Amino acid sequence: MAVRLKDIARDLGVSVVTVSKVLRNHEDIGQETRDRVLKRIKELNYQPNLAARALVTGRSHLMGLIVPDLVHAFFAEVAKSVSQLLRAHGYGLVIASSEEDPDLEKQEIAQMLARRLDVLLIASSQRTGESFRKIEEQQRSYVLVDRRFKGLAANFVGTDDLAVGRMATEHLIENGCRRIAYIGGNTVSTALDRLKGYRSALSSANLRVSGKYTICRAHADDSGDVTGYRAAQELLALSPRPDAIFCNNDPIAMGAIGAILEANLRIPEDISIVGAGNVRYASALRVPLSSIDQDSHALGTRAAELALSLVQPKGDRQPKQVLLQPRLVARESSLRNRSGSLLQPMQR
Amino acid sequence: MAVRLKDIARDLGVSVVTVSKVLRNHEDIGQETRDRVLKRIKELNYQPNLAARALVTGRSHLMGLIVPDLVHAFFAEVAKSVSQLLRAHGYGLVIASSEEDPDLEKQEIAQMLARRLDVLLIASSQRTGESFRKIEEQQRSYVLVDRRFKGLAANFVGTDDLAVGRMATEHLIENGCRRIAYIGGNTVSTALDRLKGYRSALSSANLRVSGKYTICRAHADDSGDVTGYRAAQELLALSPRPDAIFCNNDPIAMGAIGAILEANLRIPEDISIVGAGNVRYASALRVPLSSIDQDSHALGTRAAELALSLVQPKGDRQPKQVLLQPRLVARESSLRNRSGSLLQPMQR
DNA sequence: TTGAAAGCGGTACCAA
DNA sequence: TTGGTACCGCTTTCAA
Repeated sequence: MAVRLKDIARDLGVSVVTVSKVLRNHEDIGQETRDRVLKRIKELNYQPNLAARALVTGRSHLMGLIVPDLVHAFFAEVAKSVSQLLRAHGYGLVIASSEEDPDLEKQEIAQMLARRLDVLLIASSQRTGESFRKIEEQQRSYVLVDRRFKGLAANFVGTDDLAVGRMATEHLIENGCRRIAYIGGNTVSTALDRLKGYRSALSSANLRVSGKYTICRAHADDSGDVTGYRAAQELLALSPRPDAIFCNNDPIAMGAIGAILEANLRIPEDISIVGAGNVRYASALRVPLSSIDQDSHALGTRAAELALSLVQPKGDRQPKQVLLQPRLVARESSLRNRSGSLLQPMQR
Repeated sequence: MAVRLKDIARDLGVSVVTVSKVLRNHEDIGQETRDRVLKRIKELNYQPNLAARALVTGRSHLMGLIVPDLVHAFFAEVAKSVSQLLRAHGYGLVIASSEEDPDLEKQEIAQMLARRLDVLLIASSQRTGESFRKIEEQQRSYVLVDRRFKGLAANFVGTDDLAVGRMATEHLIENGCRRIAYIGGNTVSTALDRLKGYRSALSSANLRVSGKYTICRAHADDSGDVTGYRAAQELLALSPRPDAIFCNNDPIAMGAIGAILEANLRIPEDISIVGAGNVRYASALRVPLSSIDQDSHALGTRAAELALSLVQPKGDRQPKQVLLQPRLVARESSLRNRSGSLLQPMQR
């Protein structure tokens, strides 16, 4: 059926070893033999069976990526850039979505380990880093992406989330907001750190940090728009009403915007909004959304680079942490007292 | 390092064959032996090496999915539901994004074939079905998703795109539009069929089909928002100006909306818009977007089911076509003479 | 420079 | 009910 090394060897009257060596550019093959083999490989459109190669070499040339939600544009962007860089280095990528469910994520990790994927890249929804110690016990390598765990010294590529929270909050303060609320999660490191940054910015500006204004929801990423919608409704019922909301991510911000407009309030005049992630369509939303950009492309690229370094035998085994700096992209949802409604219309 | 069948067999004083059979629930193993083996498997947390199994059985239990753009929410949704169903059946999914580039797509197909993925699911960006005949020559199975090819009788799961075009156009006509333009592509079947549906609806309503109002761009999906933005600008310069635009997909519609608002025109009063795909955030856009829903979830599920049927030995080899019916979701961007601005605020 | 033999970790077949 | 043997397609080692 499919062409094998054996077939080529037989055709040419050489051994399979010779063909195998030509295939992998070994030095010790004569030019003439090499040419004959290459010619035949072309003719038959031979493609090595990577499963067989994986079995003997112990490396599948396949990596795994688990994200909480593939439809969330931020993770889709990360997945895309990881995939691109890996492919450029001859690696394929198995992608799975955990739906923000820790148990499902564990199952997927187990599957990927069984498949002998060379490295796992995981934006984890677990509460603790326990599962990852198990991976380590099996001597398998992995990279945490975007989210990490306290006390787990693992390879990690993510954003400086303290800075994210601080940056968003400071921006809102600079634009005249004083009663700034937060909507986010309370389980994953990104949400916790952003919350911390938010609080620290408030304190620095001598603004009161009020528990009433802090809404933490477990599923802050999955269907974030619904979460944001409901949470914003709660905030609107408060007195005094907040005059700004920092949302843990853009889907939450979208939901919040929906709730606010539905209550016939204006954005940003009555309530300003800042999200995070700066998804592709943030500028096209009902109210163009200010967001803290996390450079999803760089995040994916750096994560893939780190993963590739782990399969290099020379590399040292010290876990490496990469922290990217976020960047504010201000749009209409947070810019008070400015000109028109079409600031930066096509900016991403 | 990792536990192997051999290790368990040695520990228990049985043969590897016995252990292997227990693992796969063969009938012909004594209850006592079976229990001992299962116990040991648990103890050692044994996980079969799927690469080895793949080599001997010839099935990798891995499928491949190639989409034009993973960040396009429509394809992300399809990918998610494909992945979910396959995982439930013990299959992993390798995902690649072709960036709407036919050559890149060919490379990815070659890679996946070399990896011996059991079935390939492809939303193809090719101009012709040529590459797929090659896959067939290699006796490998594949499923076309969303897009198909004239004259290629292949397994296919997609939308009735003629109906998409007709439905969108008829809706615009019913809402009082008379000079309806189209922005889309001219290479893939979805765009061509929707264009055909658009024309047929115009003709049925005795409206003139004008070439001026038809803008076809090669990259109608990849960065569709930029495409839509530019194309809409061209349309706005025409005289008489169109009073509606049917956009081949939602990203294009988003770009078009940007251009229209920038020109200080109103939607839907001056120009109505309908997109297609009904992406998750369509209702949260600057102008809540009317869209033809393609039920991406069902699309992915049906495609995965079809793919699974191909690895069942019993199944007949007749290529099967599944055509899903689209559904109009009308929102503010096309509803003239109606009440407020907040119709169906959170609808998806 | 070339190739014979062994083996990666499983499964299939058939005999015991 | 159990297991010996061959083999999947490739790489590694080492001798010729």
